[in-house]
Amino acid sequence: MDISSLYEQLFQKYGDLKWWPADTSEEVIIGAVLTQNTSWKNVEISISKLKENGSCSLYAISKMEEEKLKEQIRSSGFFNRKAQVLKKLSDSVIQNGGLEPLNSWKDEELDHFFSHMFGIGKETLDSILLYAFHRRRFVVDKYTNNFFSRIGMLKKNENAEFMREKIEDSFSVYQLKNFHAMIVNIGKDHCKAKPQCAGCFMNISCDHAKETMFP
DNA sequence: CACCAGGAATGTA
DNA sequence: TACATTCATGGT
Repeated sequence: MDISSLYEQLFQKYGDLKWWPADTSEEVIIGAVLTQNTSWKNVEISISKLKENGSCSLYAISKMEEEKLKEQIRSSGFFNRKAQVLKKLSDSVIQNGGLEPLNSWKDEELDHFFSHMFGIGKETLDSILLYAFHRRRFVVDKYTNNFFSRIGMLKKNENAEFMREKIEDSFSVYQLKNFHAMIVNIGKDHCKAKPQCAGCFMNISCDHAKETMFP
């Protein structure tokens, strides 16, 4: 059992989940900010309102009054902060000529650009680089840590960050996208009710996985 | 009624 | 470095 086998077992069950659920890269970025510590259901309400008003774009947000933006993203919670974050982010991107020019930037340049932005932390950065810019990024968030804890590869309060490099070297961009999508799916479907069930679900030995997945 | 959700900034020690 | 607090809505 190695990390590729793990992915294959998950893929056999879940298949292509087509993440991130968004029409455009700009929508990915907006959603990534809005979903910070917030259920995706609440984000969907906000995205719908933005779309209704034709304001689900970085350009529209940069031109919009902040109070108006707060109103539209209210359902996602933390709207004072998130409106400010989205305004600053949109302004910065628009100043660089929009999202298009950024596609030719190097990974490190995108990383530097977004990670120094107010309100963009590690998890949000991972999602933006992987799902909006299609870069080789493994998303390490709470679901990721919960998942690897449950299959016995992480001790309590230990972070999955240490396996980032190996995973990013082992998978394609598409696989990294779907890997995280499947991890989130498992988290939503099983983990809360039955903490031990991820290993059972994948039909693997948790102890065996711990010893052999990342030698 | 309490608790949590696809976090991050800020303050304290 | 390691925690605690704050931000805020909507679902269960």
